[in-house]
Amino acid sequence: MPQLNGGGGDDLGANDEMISFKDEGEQEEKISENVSAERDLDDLKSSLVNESENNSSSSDSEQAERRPQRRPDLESYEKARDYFSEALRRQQDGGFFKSPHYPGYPFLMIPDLSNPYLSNGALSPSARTYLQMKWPILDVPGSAGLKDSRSPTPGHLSNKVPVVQHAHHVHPLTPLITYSNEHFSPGTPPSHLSPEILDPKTGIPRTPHPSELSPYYPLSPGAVGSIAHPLGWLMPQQGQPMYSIPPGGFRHPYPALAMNASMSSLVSSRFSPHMVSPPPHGLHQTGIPHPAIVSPGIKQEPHDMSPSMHAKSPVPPKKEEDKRPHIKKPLNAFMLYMKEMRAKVVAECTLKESAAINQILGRRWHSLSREEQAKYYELARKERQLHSQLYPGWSARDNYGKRKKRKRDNKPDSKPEDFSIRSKKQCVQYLPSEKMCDSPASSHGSMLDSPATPSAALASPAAPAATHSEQAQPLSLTTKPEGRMHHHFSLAGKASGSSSSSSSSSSSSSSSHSHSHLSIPIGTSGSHSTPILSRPIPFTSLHHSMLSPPSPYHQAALHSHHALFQSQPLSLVTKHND
DNA sequence: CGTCCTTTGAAGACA
DNA sequence: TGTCTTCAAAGGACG
Repeated sequence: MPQLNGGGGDDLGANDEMISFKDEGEQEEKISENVSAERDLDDLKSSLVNESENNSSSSDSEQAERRPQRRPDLESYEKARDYFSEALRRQQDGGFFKSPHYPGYPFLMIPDLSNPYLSNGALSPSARTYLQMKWPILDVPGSAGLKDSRSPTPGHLSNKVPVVQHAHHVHPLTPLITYSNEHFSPGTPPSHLSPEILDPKTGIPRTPHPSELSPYYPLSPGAVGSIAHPLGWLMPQQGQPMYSIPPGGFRHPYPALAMNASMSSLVSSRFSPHMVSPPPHGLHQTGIPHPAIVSPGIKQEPHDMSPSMHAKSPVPPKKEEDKRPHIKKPLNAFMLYMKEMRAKVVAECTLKESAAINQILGRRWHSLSREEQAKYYELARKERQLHSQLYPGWSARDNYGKRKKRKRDNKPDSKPEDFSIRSKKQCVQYLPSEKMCDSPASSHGSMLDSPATPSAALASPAAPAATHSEQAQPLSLTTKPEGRMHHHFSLAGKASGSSSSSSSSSSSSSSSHSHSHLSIPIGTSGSHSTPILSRPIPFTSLHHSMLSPPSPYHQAALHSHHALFQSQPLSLVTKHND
């Protein structure tokens, strides 16, 4: 089922997964997001509970009940989200978006995806034009010139698309949408979002004719900058800052959910008030508010703001007069995912703490299929490109030091004993027993799989596999050595493991952790899966890989990760196996 | 009020 | 080149 809308149920097409994971079987369908989420939550909660006090076994039941709502705004978010989801579903059923060639980007087809950076209606004509030009790309993802080297044949992609095991109502790509229009800028035609391309002049949706568009495809620079905008096809009709949000603004992450004209009409009445928000602050040179820009006045980042830090970026997006706004880093794949899914998770559980939520999200991330992750990687890549185009001179370094130093001083000097030092609580705190769940990965997983994860560690939530062993190791509780342990698995290279997060690392270092990995040398399904398979893989992951070998596309996106895998020493295998 | 927590990933800084 | 650190989001918790 190539298309997202999936054939199976309107539930989002997670069917593919269903196929993949027999364990879950059809239940999966029913299970749907809630269940998976609950599962996660259960784990989390129970763990939390247990940890702090074993008081309740009731956690399960507790979570079962959906929290009514936490905050008004949140509520609205949720509603909006649901609403949109519903609309999307309907529309999908209706066949609004008939099968994009590349299943991976079903929603991307929707023009209205807002662009995180360029927002709103302020979109200049040229920008729109640009948008149009880019669309074709979506139509022919495979070939089009995506540098990703994704498979040329859409078909093949479509076949494999496995995807979604945990049913999310929201497509993973929605994060983009997120950026979108939280508010319409005044004067901007409600162009929203229709799958069709809007005529730049008329603003009327029209279906682009390939022939007319293709010529533009390679798009020469100039339209937006010197380089074709990578996200051109994502250009929002109305934008909204993804990064900077007006303090009082409507922050719903999903407001913009991909919608087409019909959808917009549906919701417009409902949300328009919210969507109309004060003009964005950080305007790009072009006058377009950029989400990544945080104007000093707004205070989006409580921490930074010191004038000195403000972007020394050689090429301040804004005029100097504006004081250099703080330009945020582009979001990475996981961040995009988080952004999208957070609300969902939050809505499904009573947990409020972001740390806990993030843990869940982290696990879910690992449980995503490669394709799904690939989408996010791709999105992130585009974001980076876009960001670089918008802020040519910007560098991550500009933001360094803006946030006070975070934890971690764990300098190397700290000995094992030290790690306990950490002022705060241990990692376990949040995810003590996270074991069961879905992703084996999360904790140490990150070390092993993480970067590579995309390919490997995607365990299905349901999958029985790897679970038991690793669980919470008692020690892990105490420790969480901030980190280090990299060495052991440094193979990951700079890969994710690096980050101080290391929580996982600690456990792994002990090696005790054991994922039940299968070190089966399979090669089965995939012609190429080998690299991945060559190393121990969580059962579920394995399953995954077998079903869906890395596609060229995926490889491109994640190729680096693969490399990592390949390089993985066998030692790992031995490690766990015992 | 500021920072921590927590996640992954990207990128800068450093050895 | 490899390792380590920061920051990105988010929002409750904590000092």
